Amino acid sequence: MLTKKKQLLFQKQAEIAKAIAHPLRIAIVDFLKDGEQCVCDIAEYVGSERSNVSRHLAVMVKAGVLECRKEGLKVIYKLKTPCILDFFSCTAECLKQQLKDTEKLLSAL
Amino acid sequence: MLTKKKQLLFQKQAEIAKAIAHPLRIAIVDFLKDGEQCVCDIAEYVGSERSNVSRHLAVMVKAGVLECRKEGLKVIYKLKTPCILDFFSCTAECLKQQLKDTEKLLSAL
DNA sequence: TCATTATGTGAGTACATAATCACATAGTCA
DNA sequence: TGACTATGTGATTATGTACTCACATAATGA
Repeated sequence: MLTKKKQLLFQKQAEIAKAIAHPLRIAIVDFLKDGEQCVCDIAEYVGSERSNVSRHLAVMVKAGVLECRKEGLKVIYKLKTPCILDFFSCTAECLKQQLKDTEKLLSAL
Repeated sequence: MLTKKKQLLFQKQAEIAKAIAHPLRIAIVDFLKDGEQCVCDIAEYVGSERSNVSRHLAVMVKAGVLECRKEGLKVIYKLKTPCILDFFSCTAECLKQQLKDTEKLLSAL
Protein backbone atom coordinates (compact mmCIF):
# COMPACT_ATOMS: atom_id res chain seq x y z
CA MET A 1 0.00 0.00 0.00
CA LEU A 2 1.09 3.56 -0.76
CA THR A 3 2.66 5.53 2.11
CA LYS A 4 1.63 9.14 2.76
CA LYS A 5 5.22 10.18 2.07
CA LYS A 6 5.21 8.53 -1.34
CA GLN A 7 1.82 10.00 -2.19
CA LEU A 8 3.20 13.46 -1.56
CA LEU A 9 6.28 12.76 -3.66
CA PHE A 10 4.17 11.44 -6.55
CA GLN A 11 2.00 14.55 -6.27
CA LYS A 12 5.06 16.77 -6.68
CA GLN A 13 6.41 14.69 -9.54
CA ALA A 14 3.07 14.84 -11.32
CA GLU A 15 3.14 18.63 -11.05
CA ILE A 16 6.49 18.73 -12.82
CA ALA A 17 5.26 16.34 -15.50
CA LYS A 18 2.09 18.42 -15.95
CA ALA A 19 4.22 21.52 -16.35
CA ILE A 20 5.68 20.15 -19.57
CA ALA A 21 2.69 18.11 -20.75
CA HIS A 22 1.55 20.52 -23.44
CA PRO A 23 2.78 20.94 -27.03
CA LEU A 24 3.37 24.66 -26.58
CA ARG A 25 5.34 24.14 -23.39
CA ILE A 26 7.44 21.41 -24.97
CA ALA A 27 8.16 23.85 -27.79
CA ILE A 28 9.24 26.45 -25.25
CA VAL A 29 11.57 24.03 -23.46
CA ASP A 30 13.03 23.01 -26.80
CA PHE A 31 13.52 26.66 -27.76
CA LEU A 32 15.31 27.37 -24.47
CA LYS A 33 17.71 24.45 -24.72
CA ASP A 34 20.19 26.64 -26.63
CA GLY A 35 19.97 29.56 -24.21
CA GLU A 36 17.74 32.05 -22.44
CA GLN A 37 15.07 34.09 -24.26
CA CYS A 38 12.59 36.88 -23.56
CA VAL A 39 8.81 36.40 -23.64
CA CYS A 40 8.34 38.26 -26.90
CA ASP A 41 10.84 36.08 -28.77
CA ILE A 42 9.37 32.92 -27.25
CA ALA A 43 5.85 34.03 -28.23
CA GLU A 44 6.97 34.73 -31.78
CA TYR A 45 8.73 31.37 -32.03
CA VAL A 46 5.82 29.29 -30.81
CA GLY A 47 3.29 31.45 -32.68
CA SER A 48 0.86 32.20 -29.86
CA GLU A 49 -0.47 35.26 -28.01
CA ARG A 50 1.91 36.80 -25.50
CA SER A 51 -0.60 36.64 -22.68
CA ASN A 52 -1.06 32.95 -23.31
CA VAL A 53 2.69 32.32 -23.46
CA SER A 54 3.12 34.33 -20.28
CA ARG A 55 0.71 32.04 -18.49
CA HIS A 56 2.45 28.90 -19.75
CA LEU A 57 5.79 30.29 -18.61
CA ALA A 58 4.36 31.01 -15.15
CA VAL A 59 3.22 27.41 -14.84
CA MET A 60 6.69 26.12 -15.64
CA VAL A 61 8.35 28.55 -13.25
CA LYS A 62 5.99 27.47 -10.48
CA ALA A 63 6.88 23.83 -11.13
CA GLY A 64 10.61 24.63 -10.99
CA VAL A 65 11.31 23.82 -14.61
CA LEU A 66 12.17 27.39 -15.64
CA GLU A 67 13.53 30.47 -13.91
CA CYS A 68 13.43 34.10 -14.96
CA ARG A 69 15.02 37.48 -14.33
CA LYS A 70 14.16 41.02 -15.34
CA GLU A 71 16.38 42.93 -17.72
CA GLY A 72 15.03 46.38 -18.40
CA LEU A 73 11.63 46.01 -19.99
CA LYS A 74 12.15 42.38 -20.80
CA VAL A 75 11.81 39.27 -18.72
CA ILE A 76 14.31 36.59 -19.63
CA TYR A 77 13.45 32.92 -19.14
CA LYS A 78 15.79 29.95 -19.05
CA LEU A 79 15.82 26.27 -18.12
CA LYS A 80 16.36 25.79 -14.42
CA THR A 81 16.86 22.04 -14.55
CA PRO A 82 18.26 21.10 -17.95
CA CYS A 83 17.85 17.39 -17.09
CA ILE A 84 14.31 17.95 -18.31
CA LEU A 85 15.82 17.62 -21.78
CA ASP A 86 16.59 13.96 -21.04
CA PHE A 87 12.87 13.41 -21.12
CA PHE A 88 12.96 14.26 -24.81
CA SER A 89 15.30 11.39 -25.62
CA CYS A 90 12.95 9.05 -23.78
CA THR A 91 9.93 10.24 -25.74
CA ALA A 92 11.98 9.70 -28.88
CA GLU A 93 12.52 6.11 -27.80
CA CYS A 94 8.78 5.70 -27.12
CA LEU A 95 7.95 6.98 -30.58
CA LYS A 96 10.54 4.73 -32.26
CA GLN A 97 9.06 1.79 -30.41
CA GLN A 98 5.59 2.71 -31.65
CA LEU A 99 6.91 2.86 -35.19
CA LYS A 100 8.41 -0.62 -34.83
CA ASP A 101 5.07 -1.96 -33.59
CA THR A 102 3.27 -0.48 -36.58
CA GLU A 103 5.86 -1.96 -38.96
CA LYS A 104 5.39 -5.38 -37.38
CA LEU A 105 1.65 -5.12 -37.88
CA LEU A 106 2.03 -4.11 -41.52
CA SER A 107 4.50 -6.88 -42.30
CA ALA A 108 1.93 -9.39 -41.07
CA LEU A 109 -0.51 -8.43 -43.81
CA MET B 1 9.27 29.98 -36.31
CA LEU B 2 8.01 26.49 -35.56
CA THR B 3 7.94 24.03 -38.48
CA LYS B 4 4.90 21.79 -39.03
CA LYS B 5 7.15 18.77 -38.48
CA LYS B 6 8.29 20.03 -35.09
CA GLN B 7 4.73 20.91 -34.08
CA LEU B 8 3.69 17.32 -34.73
CA LEU B 9 6.65 15.98 -32.78
CA PHE B 10 5.90 18.25 -29.82
CA GLN B 11 2.29 17.11 -29.95
CA LYS B 12 3.37 13.48 -29.65
CA GLN B 13 5.83 14.26 -26.88
CA ALA B 14 3.19 16.14 -24.95
CA GLU B 15 0.90 13.11 -25.19
CA ILE B 16 3.57 10.95 -23.56
CA ALA B 17 4.17 13.55 -20.84
CA LYS B 18 0.42 13.84 -20.23
CA ALA B 19 0.22 10.07 -19.88
CA ILE B 20 2.35 10.21 -16.74
CA ALA B 21 1.29 13.64 -15.47
CA HIS B 22 -0.98 12.38 -12.70
CA PRO B 23 -0.09 11.25 -9.15
CA LEU B 24 -1.90 7.95 -9.56
CA ARG B 25 -0.17 7.22 -12.85
CA ILE B 26 3.24 8.10 -11.40
CA ALA B 27 2.45 5.66 -8.58
CA ILE B 28 1.61 2.97 -11.14
CA VAL B 29 4.85 3.51 -13.07
CA ASP B 30 6.78 3.40 -9.80
CA PHE B 31 5.00 0.17 -8.83
CA LEU B 32 5.84 -1.42 -12.19
CA LYS B 33 9.53 -0.55 -12.10
CA ASP B 34 10.25 -3.83 -10.27
CA GLY B 35 8.17 -5.98 -12.62
CA GLU B 36 4.81 -6.58 -14.25
CA GLN B 37 1.56 -6.61 -12.26
CA CYS B 38 -2.14 -7.31 -12.80
CA VAL B 39 -4.84 -4.64 -12.57
CA CYS B 40 -6.19 -5.89 -9.25
CA ASP B 41 -2.80 -5.69 -7.54
CA ILE B 42 -2.12 -2.27 -9.03
CA ALA B 43 -5.53 -1.04 -7.86
CA GLU B 44 -4.91 -2.33 -4.36
CA TYR B 45 -1.46 -0.71 -4.24
CA VAL B 46 -2.58 2.72 -5.38
CA GLY B 47 -5.80 2.50 -3.35
CA SER B 48 -8.31 3.43 -6.05
CA GLU B 49 -11.29 1.82 -7.79
CA ARG B 50 -10.45 -0.80 -10.37
CA SER B 51 -12.49 0.88 -13.07
CA ASN B 52 -10.58 4.09 -12.49
CA VAL B 53 -7.22 2.33 -12.51
CA SER B 54 -8.25 0.50 -15.67
CA ARG B 55 -8.85 3.82 -17.39
CA HIS B 56 -5.51 5.23 -16.27
CA LEU B 57 -3.76 2.12 -17.53
CA ALA B 58 -5.49 2.46 -20.90
CA VAL B 59 -4.23 6.03 -21.23
CA MET B 60 -0.65 4.94 -20.62
CA VAL B 61 -0.91 2.02 -23.04
CA LYS B 62 -2.27 4.36 -25.71
CA ALA B 63 0.68 6.71 -25.17
CA GLY B 64 3.14 3.82 -25.48
CA VAL B 65 4.36 3.98 -21.90
CA LEU B 66 2.93 0.60 -20.86
CA GLU B 67 2.05 -2.64 -22.59
CA CYS B 68 -0.19 -5.48 -21.48
CA ARG B 69 -1.00 -9.12 -22.14
CA LYS B 70 -3.79 -11.41 -21.02
CA GLU B 71 -3.06 -14.31 -18.73
CA GLY B 72 -6.21 -16.25 -17.95
CA LEU B 73 -8.62 -13.93 -16.22
CA LYS B 74 -5.95 -11.37 -15.46
CA VAL B 75 -4.43 -8.63 -17.57
CA ILE B 76 -0.78 -8.06 -16.81
CA TYR B 77 0.74 -4.62 -17.33
CA LYS B 78 4.40 -3.69 -17.56
CA LEU B 79 6.61 -0.77 -18.55
CA LYS B 80 7.17 -0.67 -22.30
CA THR B 81 9.86 2.01 -22.27
CA PRO B 82 11.70 1.85 -18.94
CA CYS B 83 13.58 5.03 -19.84
CA ILE B 84 10.48 6.72 -18.45
CA LEU B 85 12.06 6.04 -15.05
CA ASP B 86 14.85 8.50 -15.91
CA PHE B 87 12.23 11.20 -15.64
CA PHE B 88 11.96 10.39 -11.95
CA SER B 89 15.61 11.23 -11.29
CA CYS B 90 15.10 14.54 -13.04
CA THR B 91 12.07 15.40 -10.93
CA ALA B 92 14.17 14.53 -7.89
CA GLU B 93 16.72 17.08 -9.08
CA CYS B 94 13.99 19.68 -9.58
CA LEU B 95 12.71 19.11 -6.06
CA LYS B 96 16.22 19.30 -4.55
CA GLN B 97 16.76 22.56 -6.38
CA GLN B 98 13.51 23.94 -4.96
CA LEU B 99 14.63 22.94 -1.49
CA LYS B 100 17.93 24.78 -1.97
CA ASP B 101 16.05 27.91 -3.07
CA THR B 102 13.88 27.81 0.02
CA GLU B 103 16.94 27.36 2.25
CA LYS B 104 18.57 30.37 0.62
CA LEU B 105 15.48 32.46 1.29
CA LEU B 106 15.34 31.38 4.93
CA SER B 107 19.03 32.05 5.54
CA ALA B 108 18.47 35.64 4.36
CA LEU B 109 16.07 36.31 7.23
C1' DT C 1 5.03 64.12 -17.90
C1' DC C 2 3.49 61.41 -21.82
C1' DA C 3 3.87 57.89 -25.19
C1' DT C 4 5.73 53.51 -26.00
C1' DT C 5 6.98 48.81 -25.22
C1' DA C 6 7.07 44.31 -22.65
C1' DT C 7 4.81 41.67 -19.57
C1' DG C 8 1.27 40.01 -16.46
C1' DT C 9 -3.62 39.36 -14.83
C1' DG C 10 -9.01 39.17 -14.27
C1' DA C 11 -13.07 37.39 -16.36
C1' DG C 12 -15.47 34.64 -19.43
C1' DT C 13 -15.99 30.70 -22.49
C1' DA C 14 -15.01 26.32 -24.35
C1' DC C 15 -13.11 22.11 -23.78
C1' DA C 16 -10.66 18.16 -21.49
C1' DT C 17 -10.06 15.11 -17.71
C1' DA C 18 -10.97 12.33 -13.48
C1' DA C 19 -13.89 9.82 -10.59
C1' DT C 20 -17.96 7.21 -9.69
C1' DC C 21 -21.72 4.03 -10.39
C1' DA C 22 -23.99 0.61 -12.85
C1' DC C 23 -23.53 -2.60 -16.18
C1' DA C 24 -21.19 -5.47 -20.00
C1' DT C 25 -17.74 -8.70 -21.38
C1' DA C 26 -14.64 -12.55 -21.11
C1' DG C 27 -12.34 -16.30 -19.00
C1' DT C 28 -12.42 -20.12 -15.34
C1' DC C 29 -14.08 -23.98 -13.04
C1' DA C 30 -17.51 -26.86 -10.65
C1' DT D 1 -24.70 -24.56 -18.13
C1' DG D 2 -24.33 -21.34 -14.30
C1' DA D 3 -21.83 -18.99 -10.66
C1' DC D 4 -17.75 -16.46 -10.01
C1' DT D 5 -13.82 -13.40 -10.83
C1' DA D 6 -11.10 -9.85 -13.35
C1' DT D 7 -11.41 -6.28 -16.35
C1' DG D 8 -13.34 -2.75 -19.33
C1' DT D 9 -16.91 0.73 -20.76
C1' DG D 10 -21.11 4.10 -21.03
C1' DA D 11 -23.14 7.90 -18.77
C1' DT D 12 -22.94 11.36 -15.53
C1' DT D 13 -21.00 14.88 -12.65
C1' DA D 14 -17.45 17.72 -10.86
C1' DT D 15 -13.28 19.84 -11.59
C1' DG D 16 -9.36 21.64 -14.02
C1' DT D 17 -7.11 23.83 -18.00
C1' DA D 18 -6.30 26.64 -22.26
C1' DC D 19 -7.35 30.46 -24.80
C1' DT D 20 -8.93 35.14 -25.78
C1' DC D 21 -9.93 39.88 -24.89
C1' DA D 22 -9.53 43.89 -22.38
C1' DC D 23 -7.07 46.12 -19.10
C1' DA D 24 -3.23 46.88 -15.41
C1' DT D 25 1.54 47.37 -14.32
C1' DA D 26 6.32 48.55 -14.91
C1' DA D 27 10.38 50.25 -17.25
C1' DT D 28 12.23 53.31 -20.83
C1' DG D 29 13.29 57.49 -23.19
C1' DA D 30 11.82 61.75 -25.65
